[in-house]
Amino acid sequence: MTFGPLRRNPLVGQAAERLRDQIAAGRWPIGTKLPGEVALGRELGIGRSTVREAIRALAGAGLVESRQGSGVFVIATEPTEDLTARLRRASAVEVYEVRNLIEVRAAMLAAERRTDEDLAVLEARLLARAAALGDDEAYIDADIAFHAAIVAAAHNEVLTDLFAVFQVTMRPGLLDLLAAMDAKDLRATAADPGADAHAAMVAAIRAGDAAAAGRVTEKELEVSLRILRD
Amino acid sequence: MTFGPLRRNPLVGQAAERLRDQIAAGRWPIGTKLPGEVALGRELGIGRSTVREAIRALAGAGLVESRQGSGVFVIATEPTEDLTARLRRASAVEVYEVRNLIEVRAAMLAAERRTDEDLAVLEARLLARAAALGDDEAYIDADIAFHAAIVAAAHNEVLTDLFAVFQVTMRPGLLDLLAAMDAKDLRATAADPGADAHAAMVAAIRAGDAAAAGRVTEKELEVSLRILRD
DNA sequence: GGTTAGAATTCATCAGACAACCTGAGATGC
DNA sequence: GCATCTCAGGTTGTCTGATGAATTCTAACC
Repeated sequence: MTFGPLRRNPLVGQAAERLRDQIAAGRWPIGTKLPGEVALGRELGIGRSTVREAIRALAGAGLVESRQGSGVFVIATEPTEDLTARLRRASAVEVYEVRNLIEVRAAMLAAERRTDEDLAVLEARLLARAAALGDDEAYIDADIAFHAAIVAAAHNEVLTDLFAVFQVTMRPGLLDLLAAMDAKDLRATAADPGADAHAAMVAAIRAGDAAAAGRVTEKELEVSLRILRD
Repeated sequence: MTFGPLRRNPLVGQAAERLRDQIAAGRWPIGTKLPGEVALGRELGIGRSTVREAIRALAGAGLVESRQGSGVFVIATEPTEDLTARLRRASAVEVYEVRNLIEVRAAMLAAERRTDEDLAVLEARLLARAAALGDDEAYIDADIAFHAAIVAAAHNEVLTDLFAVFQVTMRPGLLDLLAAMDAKDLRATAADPGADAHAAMVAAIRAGDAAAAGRVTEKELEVSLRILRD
């Protein structure tokens, strides 16, 4: 591996990327020390200040840590990938499948834990969902809000937050799914798809029947997952 | 809000933190431009190079973006919190509950999708788990590996990755849980807790019986969740 | 073998200089 | 009046050099 001088703008970004790639490729494992600023400057063909700035960028990304008098040490070999990025590089089927299994279990917990306030929110969102028919974006957002209310009724904040990440990431794909259903003539012109199933979900949660809530929710979600698979 | 000169070491870190706090507090909303380097230097009582390094750190963290000739612009008001950090600030019960519901559903999928190779891995890890008895850390790691194999047999990579984050985050807590079980004398001296249940999980997956796999897994996981709640 | 002091190494900060880029205002041409 | 061009001022990008602060290493001493 050789290093030519860096001569493209901006140099700091290029140097940071070069170093990041080297770290990710294992040249400097976690715990090891980068060459000193002066040596790196020689190696990369850039000034010491530029090296320092590049190292600051890596430090800001959590990859290295500077210790005055000692050196710059690698503390991570790659930036932690956040869940949103992970979901974005996954197949839609996989994402949808995980989202669904989360909601099925959440619906069961919701049946056990729902409050009167949860029920009021669910009913309101069921109505809002029906009212949004005809406007795809509004409909998707109303649907998202409805399902979020189901998961929120499980009263587990980790679950709620996790589900929210899935929902936000999936939103563009949901619009595509709606288009796919149109293309397959799976939506009657004026019918709210899954309206009965959604009402049944709310009814099971109201009744505190976890098994029914899980069953109804699973059945409803399987419909859209099947379309996605085709 | 006033700014005294910064005179503590290291200045770059302090300046970056000061700016980060200001951004998070809404002084510069997304899309807006920070004051110029020279102005910031005056404001913070530090040199321009130090300002630049602080800004590089913020850029590395994804909060700002530099445009030569224009200025430095805020592109995010707070670092995205990764899932690990989110789990770390949640209650153990909530985390455990979500982890469990993921695994229950994963076990059901595993029963439908397991390959011969999956089964071989499961058997091997079941044995390794039993063999690790007597060494708490080794036992926990063997247990983690066993459950990871269950989820892996569902053949959904998002699920596998998601579950892995939960496992890694929960590992310290699992050691505590083991200690709690000891304190409550819930572990017979030589018995492998849950050995029968774990074997039953593998058997249900081998048999391709999703309902049984889900039931057995849920029952087993409920045991430890209950201890956590007490 | 343990301790101490000094040298060497390395990062931290500042100042200054020049280059490259962007933006906005004013002038010019059609 | 509108479109285009030019220029000045502002801003970031990069480099050099100097000094200070912190850590590590080495040699001398007890």
